[in-house]
Amino acid sequence: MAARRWREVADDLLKRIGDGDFPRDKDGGRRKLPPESELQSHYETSRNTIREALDFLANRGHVVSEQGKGTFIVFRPEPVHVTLSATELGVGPGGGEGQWYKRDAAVQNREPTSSVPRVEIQVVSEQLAWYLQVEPATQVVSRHQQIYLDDEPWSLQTSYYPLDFALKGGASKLLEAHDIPEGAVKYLGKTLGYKEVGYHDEIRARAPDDNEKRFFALGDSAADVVFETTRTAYGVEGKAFRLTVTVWPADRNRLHYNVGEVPTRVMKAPSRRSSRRSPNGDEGT
Amino acid sequence: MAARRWREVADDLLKRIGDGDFPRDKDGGRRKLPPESELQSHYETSRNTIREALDFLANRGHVVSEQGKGTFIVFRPEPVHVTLSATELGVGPGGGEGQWYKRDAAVQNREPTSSVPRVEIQVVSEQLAWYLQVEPATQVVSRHQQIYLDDEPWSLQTSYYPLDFALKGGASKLLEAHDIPEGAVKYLGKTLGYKEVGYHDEIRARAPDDNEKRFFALGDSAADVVFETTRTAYGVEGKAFRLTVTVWPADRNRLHYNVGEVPTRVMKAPSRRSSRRSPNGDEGT
DNA sequence: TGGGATTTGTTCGTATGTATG
DNA sequence: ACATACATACGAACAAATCCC
Repeated sequence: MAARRWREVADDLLKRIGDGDFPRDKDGGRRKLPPESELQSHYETSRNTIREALDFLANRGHVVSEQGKGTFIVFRPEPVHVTLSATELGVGPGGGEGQWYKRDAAVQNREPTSSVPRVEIQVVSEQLAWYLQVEPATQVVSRHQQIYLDDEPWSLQTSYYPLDFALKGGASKLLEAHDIPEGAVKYLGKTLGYKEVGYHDEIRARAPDDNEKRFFALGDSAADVVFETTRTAYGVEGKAFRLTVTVWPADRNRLHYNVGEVPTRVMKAPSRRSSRRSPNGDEGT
Repeated sequence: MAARRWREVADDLLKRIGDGDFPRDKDGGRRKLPPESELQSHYETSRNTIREALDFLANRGHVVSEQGKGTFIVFRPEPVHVTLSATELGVGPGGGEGQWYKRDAAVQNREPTSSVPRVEIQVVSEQLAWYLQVEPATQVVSRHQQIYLDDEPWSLQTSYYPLDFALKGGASKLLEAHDIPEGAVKYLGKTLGYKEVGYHDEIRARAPDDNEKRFFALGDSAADVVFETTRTAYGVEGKAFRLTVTVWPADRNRLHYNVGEVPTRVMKAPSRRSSRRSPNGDEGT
């Protein structure tokens, strides 16, 4: 034995998935694999071997099994292209020219909506303190929102402001659990005289935590990855006045930055369909 | 039965990993878990249940099992912070000030080296053609390199140039399997008169393919993720003249962008140690 | 509404293969 | 050649969620 029979089964199933075998569950439902018992007889192997093949495909993000229901083929939507450098600051010809961007992130032909902010007072972590240029034990206002794109979960966003902005500075709206209609940056400019002259972004990619899994409907597969972007906004004299952490599922998002002069067609509609091919083929051993 | 015994075992093992139980294999080697047979008697369960717990930890990227050797705790190195906006173009106070940046990516206190380029003539994919502004069937020069940081595998990089640059334009060095000492962009400026006035970056995060797994020593776990950045360089009149695809493991890299005026201390040494805490805790159901 | 059938999840037992030292 | 240790494979039983009549 021991000739990796489970891998043969998995590879064959993957081929059949690609070929479009396996019909939809009900009308319009997800595509569904035959039950394990049927696969067992089809491949003439034990149920455990079938399950190893299915586990493998599940870890790769191709299928998902649900107790009592069956094993389903995972549908991955077309990615959304998000431009993170399209703010008013953007130098170059594209800066400030039209309505096709929002403040922090620009998408095309989609409608972002957001939940009511959940406002909390927190003590900053070490990392946030460093970015915000405050003492390690300082209190900050955190404003957390769930962002939807065309009513689908799209990102989780938390902004942090020094608590003094609201208490001593007069920017009391920061403590209210409402959207700030004119935008928080503009509001801080009005009340505190802050003017954003630059920002710094840090980008991570990692596996989602349990909250993120729930909100984005992600699983444990290697394809279930999130971006975590941390943006620090700076005013004159290098004063940090806002920090925003945003989490977005990597399978349905691509991030974009434009620096200097970039053709407007690229700025406005970055990237075509992603023709899947490995860019770095090192065939040699 | 069926009370998720394997999960209890996995959670306990994870706690013990965090507590620093489990000694090193040999002196200075990796930390090693006891063999499955020992865990089996320790937890008073079957070997299969132990294996399910270990499979779970392996999928999460905490351990790796090797046939004939044992099961080892995975060591994740401190991440490297890479600044992708620190080129000569970079406006703001940090632009062009010192030696702390290289052309496309800046890192601190580390020594990047690269392999001899592997040069190929290829027909562009649909996506590359769109970015490079060439016809779908055009031939391009691809120059592929493996980049090391302090002699550790760090990134895989492939640059594409229209073949005409080398054939009709006189930039024949593009076809030679040597490094271009002065840098490809400067070389194209000298020979073809190209001047980079801007660039566009697209960022993906995904599971590594087999080549990338081999080069970076990655596995199948959900923690084994790579960034794929696609940079298109533009000259005057929006002419694209280079496209570079770079792949880097996400567990040991953080990407950074600076836009506008950013304090130099942030530009030079972005981010402190990543105090692990979820930024978006939605404790509610 | 209920209850049986379906289907995946969990756990155990056992045997053998394969890589390492 | 032998012991150790993980990998693969088969068989079996029961649990838990869902489906369907």
